[in-house]
Amino acid sequence: MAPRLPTALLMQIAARSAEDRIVEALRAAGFDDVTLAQGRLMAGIDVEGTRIGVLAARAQVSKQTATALLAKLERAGYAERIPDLDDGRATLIRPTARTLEAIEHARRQEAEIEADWSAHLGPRRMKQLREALEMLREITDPYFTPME
Amino acid sequence: MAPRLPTALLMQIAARSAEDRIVEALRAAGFDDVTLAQGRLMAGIDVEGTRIGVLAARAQVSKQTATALLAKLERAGYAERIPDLDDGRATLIRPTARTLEAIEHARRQEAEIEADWSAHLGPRRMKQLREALEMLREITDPYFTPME
DNA sequence: TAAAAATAGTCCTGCAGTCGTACTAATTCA
DNA sequence: TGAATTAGTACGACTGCAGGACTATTTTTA
Repeated sequence: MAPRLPTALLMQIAARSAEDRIVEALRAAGFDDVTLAQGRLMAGIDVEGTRIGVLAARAQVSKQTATALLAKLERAGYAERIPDLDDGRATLIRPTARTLEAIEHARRQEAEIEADWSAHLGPRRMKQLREALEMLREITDPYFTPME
Repeated sequence: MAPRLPTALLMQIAARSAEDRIVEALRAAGFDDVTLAQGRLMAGIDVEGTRIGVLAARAQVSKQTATALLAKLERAGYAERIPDLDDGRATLIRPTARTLEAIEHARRQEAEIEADWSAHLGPRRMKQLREALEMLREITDPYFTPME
C-alpha cells in the first residue's frame, strides 16, 4: 500500500525538480559558472539595485553568507556593488547585463515548467494548485507582505 | 502590483517552513544533535533496515555523502550497521530506539503542520492541493514508482 | 568455471555554503 | 552630543557534498 507522503514533502519533490531543471537549462545556455546558492541570491537582485541585507533575507541566509556569495558573483561578472547614496553604511547590488540575461533564461525555463505542469494536471487543477499555494504563503512565508 | 511568484517557488516557501518547524520541534524535544541533512537521511531508514545506497537515493545525495552522514548518525546513536546476509557487499542501516522516537516526534509535528494548513485552506482546498501534488509527483519524482 | 564486468561501500581530498563572534563605519535616537 | 542601532565585512570553524581511486563481493559471460 502506498504510504501517504507528507504534503510538504510532495512540495519539496516538485520544487526540487523545477530547480534542477532551471540549473540545467542555465548550464546548457553557458551560465555554468553560477552555483545553485549563488543563483538563488542572484534571483533576488532588482534592476534598480538591491541592498545586501534584503538579498540575504529573500534567500533566507545570513548577511555573512550573502556577502560571501556576492563576492563570488561579482568576481564572475554577475553583480556590481555601488554605494547607496541614501545611506552611507549600505551597499546596493546591481545586476549586470549578464545577470539579466541569466535571469531571462531562468524565467523562460520557469514558464516551460509551469506549462508542463499545467499540461499534466489540466488547467483547472493547476489553477486550484496555485490558489492553494498562494493562500498557504500567507502563513508560511516569513517575509510575506500582502501589498507586495 | 503583486509579482506572480513561480509555482515552484511557492512550494519551496511552504516546504521550507514545514521543514523548519520539524527541526525546531525535534530540537525542543531534545533531539538537538541531528542536523538537517542527517535528519533527511534518517527519515529514509526503514524499521527492517535499509541499504546505504537506497538511503542515498532517497535523500538525493551521493553514496559518499550518505556514508559520511551515516557515520555521524551512528556515532550519535541514531543508526546501526548490520551486514546484509543476502549480499556480502552491502550494509543494512537499522534504526535504533532513539531513531524511532525521533521519527515519531517528526511525524507528530508533520501532522500538526497538515492540520494548520488544512485549517487555513479549508478541507476542500487542502484536498485539491494534495491531489494536484500527488499527480505532479508522477512527473517530478525521479524515484516515483506507482506501486510503492 | 575461470576471467571480466558490475556493484556496494569506503577513504581521501578539496571546495562551497553556512553562521557565530567580533569588528568598523555610518546613522538614528534620546 | 553621546548612546544605541544598523549595514556590512573579516575571520574562523564546521557541515555538506561529490569526484577519483580503492577493496570486497557478486554477477555476467565466454
